[in-house]
Amino acid sequence: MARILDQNGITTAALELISSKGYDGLTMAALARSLGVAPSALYNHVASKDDVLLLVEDHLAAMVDVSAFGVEPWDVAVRRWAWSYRDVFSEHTPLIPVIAVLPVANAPKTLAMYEAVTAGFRDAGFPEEKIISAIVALEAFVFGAAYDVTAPEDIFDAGSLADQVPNFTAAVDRLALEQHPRPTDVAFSLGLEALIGGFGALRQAVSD
Amino acid sequence: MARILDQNGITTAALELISSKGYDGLTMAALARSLGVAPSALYNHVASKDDVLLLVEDHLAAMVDVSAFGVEPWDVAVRRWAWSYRDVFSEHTPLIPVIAVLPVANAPKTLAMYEAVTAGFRDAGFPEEKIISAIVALEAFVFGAAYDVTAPEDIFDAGSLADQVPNFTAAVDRLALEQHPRPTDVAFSLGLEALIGGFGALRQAVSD
DNA sequence: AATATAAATGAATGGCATTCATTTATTGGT
DNA sequence: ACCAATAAATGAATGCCATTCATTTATATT
Repeated sequence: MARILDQNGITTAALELISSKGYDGLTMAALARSLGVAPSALYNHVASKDDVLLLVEDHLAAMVDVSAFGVEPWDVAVRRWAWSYRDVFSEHTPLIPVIAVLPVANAPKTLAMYEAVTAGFRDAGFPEEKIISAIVALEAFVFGAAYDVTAPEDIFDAGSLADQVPNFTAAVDRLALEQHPRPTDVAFSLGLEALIGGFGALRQAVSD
Repeated sequence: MARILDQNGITTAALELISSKGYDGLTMAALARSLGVAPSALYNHVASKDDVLLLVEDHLAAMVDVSAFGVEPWDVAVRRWAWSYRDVFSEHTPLIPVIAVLPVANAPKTLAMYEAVTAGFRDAGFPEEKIISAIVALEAFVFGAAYDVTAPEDIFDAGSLADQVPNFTAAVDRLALEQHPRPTDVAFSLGLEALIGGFGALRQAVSD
């Protein structure tokens, strides 16, 4: 039959479908329909639906901003990377369970991201035996924070139970008084700056 | 008909099913079978499968250790809470997407956990307007780290792409040399201590 | 005892990812 | 230019899933 499909086209179609219908709308049938093809045809190019999610994930990894590593100071680079990483995946939280278990060998662009970040840490005088651990910790925070972005605004409204949790309710009300544009951004900034501060102290002096 | 079911029994049966067959084995049909009941009978007591997951989540929240708050020093209490929180949910990562979007009003035990933590922060001299943000940040880290626990050991093996990512490969090899029992624990400790250090500096002096 | 209510049943529905035998188009070799 | 081999697409079928609903049955209330 005619060569209609390839992994690139599948990835693009999946991203379009996700952005128009969300992850609930991403079914193998819908994906096939958007490509003008029978669902079973997809299986000549991907092994499973998880495989499609992996393609999408790797595409997104290439959109994460690592450009500051090796250019800007270490803390600035980490900050830019982490915010960008969170922003990209906060629109794609259903991928997070997939990424977390995904061997990097199957995701070349994701691997390229790790390479850039690792090099940035090393060149900034970060002790080599701690680099991966630091990246894993930052990534854990980023993934958790990506979920937080999707939480409803009133997630902390205790409702009828409010009087049973006075300290919590008071703290929630106190935060609301601050009237920040996005509480989720305040929490992310608070945590990220603590991590950058703590990890920054591990670096050796470097001449640059 | 005979009063066989209630939410407590459903929760217990769900937990048993999860521990024996995993989350893939937790289907409404399997749950009903383990209770000696037709699947449709469940819907007299829960609105949906997500409702079952919510019951499970709230049960687990009660297992998280908050006992150190108000007893031990703040940093010790946070450390105990965070490790325990991660350990409990690392066995239940499929719940994380549910929790992240879950209004606390529907989960009384989860709310009780937040109350204990909030009181602990307040009594330790933590500025009230930052308490919720700090908890949210710690929770994000905990959830992300819970996923990391489930990752395969060789997740960072770049395979045939290794020579294209030399810095990354070197850092991965360097970490492996350390021969820690669990790399995931090293990363969690590194991140958690940075967060505790950073947040601890926000506290006001308190007489106790 | 009669009635109302709550709970369990079993059959049916629609959606889902995936498989497979079959057909069709392209490619590479002679 | 033909033929064989291969890659790709088809459509029907499978099995699993959560959920719904009319019906039946047991308990609770008056």
